[in-house]
Amino acid sequence: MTTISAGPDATSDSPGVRHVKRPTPLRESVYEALTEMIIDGTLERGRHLVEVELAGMLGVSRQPVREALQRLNNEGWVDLRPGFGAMVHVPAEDEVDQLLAARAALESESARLAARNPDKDAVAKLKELCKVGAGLQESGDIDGAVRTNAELHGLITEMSGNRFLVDFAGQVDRRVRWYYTPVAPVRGAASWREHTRLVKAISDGDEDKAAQIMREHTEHTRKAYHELQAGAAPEQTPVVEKKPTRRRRTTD
Amino acid sequence: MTTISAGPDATSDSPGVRHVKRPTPLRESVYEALTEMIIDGTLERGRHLVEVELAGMLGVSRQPVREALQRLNNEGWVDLRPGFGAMVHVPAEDEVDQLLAARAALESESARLAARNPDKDAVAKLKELCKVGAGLQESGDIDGAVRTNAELHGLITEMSGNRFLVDFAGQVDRRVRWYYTPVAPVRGAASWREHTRLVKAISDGDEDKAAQIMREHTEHTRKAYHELQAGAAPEQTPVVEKKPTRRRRTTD
DNA sequence: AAATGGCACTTGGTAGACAGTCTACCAAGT
DNA sequence: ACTTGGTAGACTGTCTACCAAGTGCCATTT
Repeated sequence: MTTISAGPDATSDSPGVRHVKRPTPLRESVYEALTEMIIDGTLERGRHLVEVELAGMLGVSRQPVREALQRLNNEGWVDLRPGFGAMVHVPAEDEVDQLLAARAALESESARLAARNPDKDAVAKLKELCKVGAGLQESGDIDGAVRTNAELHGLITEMSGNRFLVDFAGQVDRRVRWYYTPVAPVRGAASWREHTRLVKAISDGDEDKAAQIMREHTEHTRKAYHELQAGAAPEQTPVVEKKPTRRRRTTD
Repeated sequence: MTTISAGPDATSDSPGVRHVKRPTPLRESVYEALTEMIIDGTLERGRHLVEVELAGMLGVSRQPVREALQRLNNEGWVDLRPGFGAMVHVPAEDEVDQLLAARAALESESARLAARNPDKDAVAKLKELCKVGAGLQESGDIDGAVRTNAELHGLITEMSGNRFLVDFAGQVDRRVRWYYTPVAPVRGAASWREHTRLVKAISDGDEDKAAQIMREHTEHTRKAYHELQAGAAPEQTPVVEKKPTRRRRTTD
């Protein structure tokens, strides 16, 4: 949930203890709501986010919104300009590359560690996810396939048993998901074949192979993104053009 | 500075433009102050941090303190318990391992990318840092050596040209520095020899070698930490034992 | 057409208030 | 001796109101 800390819900205390749901702080809900709105495009890239506006929109006061915005800023979803406000982040062209490079490092290491300790149940779940994902892909449910993809990658990082890899890879994955969804349709089928090979390597405990497949997998994703980009957007698409619709001064 | 975003101070605009220093937001200063106090031990592990107390201590109001605390929570320096407050994080025993495993992945990838594009000036700076660091180590200035070590690692990640690696590795490094400082004395000399070899590999543009040396380097650090730990604390050292010293019921 | 001045808007920070919750403690009951 | 119930204090989470300072835009002036 948080970035690094040992999330209180991630801790598996002695089996049998079930913490009752603690009332989620508003800032958390606001944070979730905003990321969701950014990912699904309700809040377009470059859009000017005004605290009171969001507060009204979500039915809370400025405070939780501020706190959520700062977290969003820290994680790169929005850019905070002092004295002006927050803008939904507009990705630079080289950003996806860097994101995927980081992901390659994080997740290939995760895959290696997962293969080093291939828990039976987890591997079964992986196989299940592969099957489901390929099915969704084939049936054209792109959104579902992307979500399943995220779930699979998430599970693999968790199998690494490394809290930090989980957190970092989680952040990166969510960002990738934001940029990547339009690419998924073309990339899909091959991607799921690779997943299947990857799961096999993990299940066999073949560290090097698992790490390498994951690395290549990410690399293929990167290539697919670029090909699509080159083909689809030869003309500059100006994403940012949301003039804040200033009110006239005189009339009202 | 922040976690992922393109830090506004990291941007090197067209040469010649010199942004006047903008008054740093208070929350930033508070954040810095608190991490410093945590690292140097002024705020002991497990200590309960009270907002108004810190606010008074730093001469600001609650709000900036809250914002700083939330960031500290996101980055794992403190644990925030809803309705109760923040406690300075108490590291689990396996945490250093996980931290160093993550660091191995992040920095060995960084070293690889740095070697792929070994900027002349940066390499010169690296060599300089190696010399300085070894000197400090020899002269017994541990604090300085640790700082120089951080600087060297930081520069290498920056040479990767990958904003995300820089951010993540930066976070991890700061955390490592927190746990690691007591280990530095014993580890020092060998560490700086490895640095020298690493810099040579980068300067030669030998990707694989650079990545591997960095990985082994981190692994050695991990081993050193464990040896020290095993030697210095054979008896369980309960860091958190603030049993509330239950008062006897009868006598007083 | 470009510089200038002014204005509206937004954030950053402060202060105070209040409900909900967490902890500790105490007392009575079993 | 152990559990239960109750009480009190402390602290957070959230809201409201407010002010100073900074930012960007517009209209006017040059």
